[in-house]
Amino acid sequence: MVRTRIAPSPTGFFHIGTARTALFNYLFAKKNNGSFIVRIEDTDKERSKPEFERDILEGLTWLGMQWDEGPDKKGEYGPYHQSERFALYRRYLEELNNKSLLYKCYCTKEELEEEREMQVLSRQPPRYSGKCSARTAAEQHALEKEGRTSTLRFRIERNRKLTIKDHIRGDLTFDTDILDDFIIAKDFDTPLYNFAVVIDDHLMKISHIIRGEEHISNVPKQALLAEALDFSTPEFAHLPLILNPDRTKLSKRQNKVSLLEYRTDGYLSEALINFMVLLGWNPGGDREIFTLAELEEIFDLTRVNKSGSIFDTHKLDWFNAHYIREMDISKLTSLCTPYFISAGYLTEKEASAKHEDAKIEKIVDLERERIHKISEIPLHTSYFFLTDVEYDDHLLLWKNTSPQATQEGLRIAEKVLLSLDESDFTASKIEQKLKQAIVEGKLKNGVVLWPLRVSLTGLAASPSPFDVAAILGKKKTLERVSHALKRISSLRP
RNA sequence: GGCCCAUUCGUCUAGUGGUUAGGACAGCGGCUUUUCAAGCCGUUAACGGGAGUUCGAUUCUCCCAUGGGCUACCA
Repeated sequence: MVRTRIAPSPTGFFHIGTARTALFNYLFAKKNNGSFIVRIEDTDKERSKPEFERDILEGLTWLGMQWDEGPDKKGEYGPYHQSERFALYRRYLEELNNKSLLYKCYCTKEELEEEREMQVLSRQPPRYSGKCSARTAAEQHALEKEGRTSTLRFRIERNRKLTIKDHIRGDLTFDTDILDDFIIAKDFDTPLYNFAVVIDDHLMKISHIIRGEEHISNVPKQALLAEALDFSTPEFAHLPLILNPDRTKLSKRQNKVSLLEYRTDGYLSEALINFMVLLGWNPGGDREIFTLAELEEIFDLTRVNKSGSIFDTHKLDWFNAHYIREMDISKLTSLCTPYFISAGYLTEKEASAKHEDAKIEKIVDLERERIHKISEIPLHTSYFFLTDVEYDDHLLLWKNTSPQATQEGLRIAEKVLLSLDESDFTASKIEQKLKQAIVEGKLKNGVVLWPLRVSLTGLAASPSPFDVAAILGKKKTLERVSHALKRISSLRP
């Protein structure tokens, strides 16, 4: 039975890197008919915050990664907050203690820091000296009387070579001599990451630990701990890192790093999923577009590569634009509406009115192919539908066309538009009639169509005048045309 | 400093002991066109370096270089 987990610590917003790790865990579980578990690693009481946990869960939900067990979903192996599992950890801490694999260390942070500095200075590997490893009870008592507090260190077996299989990297080998007796708990009731994670992965029967490469150095520590407790070692797969453009680990200094920030920015979860899965993995062929459901069928760990990949938003934008064009129009419209509202082009009330809704849908459908993010929808591209237009009079002139010729062209457009019934005021009908008139008048398209388009949109770049006119409706279209006509006549030849 | 990891176009990547080293994004050019976008077509661009193995290495081995991760009473 495959069981994978994502084990974020709620000490910050849901990070893109965590999301990618979650995705690989999720896909691997789904592909193998296994379970995907969310465990909140909140042993650090100082830094863990409930709002971060909410952010993480919301991010996972937004991406569509439904978890089988987790903090809000009862499962056989709960609770799923480490903070609720302290009694469990205590039991194993005591077991280690009984086996004499644990000892109290009375060194202060300052002392340890000093020791480390000395070692680095003398080019030694920085390791704990083991000073407290053989304290007698009397010594301990004396130190405590001094007012010193202690931490719990795990006794490492020296001079051993460990080989751990990694699904992505092959065999990883470690020499226990480079390890020191690391601190696994502040006291019997306050476990630390490297200890708690081993207990939980065992108790929750996690079969595959898929996580970032930054954890490779934790592998020997955790393997030794598991061995000491007679746990079987799970399978490992260490994912390559996601990088900044300068090839350092993805950080908020250089990138937006909070997942949900991408949502507010106008990215679609489909695009993020598709983009992220291709960072360090590929299915082998030339195909690049995949839905989550498809990935659940084809994902495999053996095709994950070993080197880090840069988070390049150009490609993300391309995926996003692709999914914007593909998306169901009513779904897309509902995603776009809040942006119209916050840009001030719509009130909440208007947005929920039936006829407005139909209009917004048409606008969205027209503009979708020229935006990369849904947040761009009201910006510069479509305000002319919802507000009056403003433009420089000279913009009405196409290439070298004179004001007179432009005026004539626009009058033809006006005449055609006027002749159309309200019911015939559709994009295709308008196009057909206008082009017919252009041919009959032996004119160039641009002489008529350019000024028409500018009069309706006020922009040098916009959708076609046929589409715009149809959405604007006959009345408003003609208003704008006659307004433009007036402005042309004020132009000097 | 120590330990570990990585290295194919600018970016994401495919790939093989003999290939015109393939695709995608970005870039550039063109077609289409009233403009923008989309679409289509084309194009620039890569095997980090040095030894070795071999008839032949981008591919296998070693060394070097470069880059990165870790080196907490964080996770």
